[in-house]
Amino acid sequence: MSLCKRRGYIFQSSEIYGGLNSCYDYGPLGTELKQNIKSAWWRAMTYHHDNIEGVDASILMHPRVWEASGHVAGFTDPLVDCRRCKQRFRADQVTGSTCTNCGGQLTEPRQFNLMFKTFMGPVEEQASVVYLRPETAQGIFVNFQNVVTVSRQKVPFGIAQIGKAFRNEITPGNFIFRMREFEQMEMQFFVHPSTDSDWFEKWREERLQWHLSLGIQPDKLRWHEHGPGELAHYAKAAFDIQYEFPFGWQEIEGIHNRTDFDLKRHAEYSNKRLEYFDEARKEKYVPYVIETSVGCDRTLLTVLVDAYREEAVEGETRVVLRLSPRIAPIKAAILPLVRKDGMPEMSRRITDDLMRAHRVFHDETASVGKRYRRQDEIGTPFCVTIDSQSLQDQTVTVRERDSMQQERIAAAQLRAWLDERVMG
RNA sequence: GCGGGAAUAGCUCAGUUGGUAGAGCGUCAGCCUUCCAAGCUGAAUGUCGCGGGUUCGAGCCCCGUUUCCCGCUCCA
Repeated sequence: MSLCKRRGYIFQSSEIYGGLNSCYDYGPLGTELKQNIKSAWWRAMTYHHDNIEGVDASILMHPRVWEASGHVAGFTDPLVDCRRCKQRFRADQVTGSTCTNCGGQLTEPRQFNLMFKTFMGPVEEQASVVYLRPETAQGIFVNFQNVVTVSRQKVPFGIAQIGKAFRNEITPGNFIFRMREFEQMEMQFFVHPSTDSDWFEKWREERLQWHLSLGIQPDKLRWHEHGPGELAHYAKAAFDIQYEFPFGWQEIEGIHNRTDFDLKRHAEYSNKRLEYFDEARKEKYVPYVIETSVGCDRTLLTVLVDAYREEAVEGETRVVLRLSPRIAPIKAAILPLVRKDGMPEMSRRITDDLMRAHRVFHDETASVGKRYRRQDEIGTPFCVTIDSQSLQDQTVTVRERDSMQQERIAAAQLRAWLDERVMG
C-alpha cells in the first residue's frame, strides 16, 4: 500500500478531505496498469474469438431489470443483531426475539439494501428511484436480442463488457479488494442448453490460462467449487478462481452456469420474446448462459501482490515489481549512462522514436544504478542505456529486470525488440 | 454493525512530566560520475487526520468524528 501511494499506483479517494470509506483512485501508473489489464482481457475476448461481441451498457437501468434479476428481493435481506454476543442473523432464519447462540435479546429487523439508490429526474420521489447497477451482466441480457439482430452471430456466441458496478457492501476492506464501487469484466456466452457442461469446462480452462498469461504464479491460483448451499439463485454450477492474497485465498473470477434463468426472467418481466431460433437445429429455445466474471480491480491487486518482491542484492534490498511486460505501465526506460558527450541527446531521440508505439520514458538524473532501482520498483521490465560506444556504432545496452542480464543490440532494432516482448 | 490498534513531511518513523516540530529515505537544482540505490553543495515540503473542550500554553490530556489495519459478522 505504501509503494502504491509512493509511486502513484493507488491513492485513497478524496484524501485531502479525510478519505471516503472503501473508495480509491488510480494514479498515473495505476491508470496505465488498469488500462493494460482491461486491454489484455478485451483482446483475449473479442480479438481472439470471432464469436464474441462487445457492448457498453449504461450504469442506470430500468428499475424492473433488478426485479427480474432477483436483486431487489435478494439484496434486501432484513437482518437482526444479538445485543449480547453481537452475532448477526437473517431475520427469516430466526424464530422469536432471543438469540439461539447465547440467549441475548435480538434487535428489530433492519433492512440492508446492497444496491445504491438514486433518483431519476429533479424531484426526489419514490416513482423515480433508480439503482446503480450491482453487476454489469444485466446490461448484456437486456441487449441479447439487439446483438443477435445486428451482429449476425449464431449460438454459440458471447457478449463481453467492461464497466463499473456498485454494491453497498456491509464490510468492505482489504485495500482495493472489496470496494463499493468497482469495475467488472464480464462475458456472457450463450449456448444450446444441451451443451452447457462442455462450454462450462472450456471457459474454465481458458479463464485460468488468461490469469497465467498475466504472469501470475501458478501455485498461487486455485479453483473453488460452490457447494449446493453456496450457489447463487440463478446458478446451476459455479467455480471461482482464487488467489492466495496475504489475507487469505480470495475470489478473483467466477465462472458460472447461469442457465436460462436471466433470459427467461427478462422475458417474463418485459413481456418480450427472448428466444433464439437455431436454423441448424431447426429449433427455438432460450439459450443457456455460461458467465465469466472477473474483477478488474481485483486482478490489478493480484498482479501487484504477485509481482512484489524484496530481493537482496549485495547486501542491499532491491524492491522489485515483477510485472509482466504485457501489462507493465512503463515498458522501458531510456537512460544515458552519464549526462555528457551527447548521450542525453541520443537518449531523447530514441525515446521520441519509441514513445508512440510503447509507453517508455527518458531519465537522465542521478546515477544509472539509482535509475535502475527506480524502474525496478515501479515494475518497468526493460532499461535501455546509451554509452559512448552507442554514439559511435549506434548500439544500445538492454537490461532485463528479472534476470538483470544485459545485451547489446542495434538502436534501429529496438522497436522490434520491444514489440516482440511487449505484444507477446 | 461489534471489539482491538493506528493516524506527525511524499514514504518509514522519533518527539521527554503539556512550553507553537525532527531524522533517514525520497523529490528538485547544480557539480561529479562509463552499468546496479557512491559522493559533494544547495532547496522545497507539516494548520501534527478533522472538529470541539481543558489550559497562560496542546502533537501530547478529554470528548466527538473520519479514515486505515487486524479479528468477528456478512458476502446475490
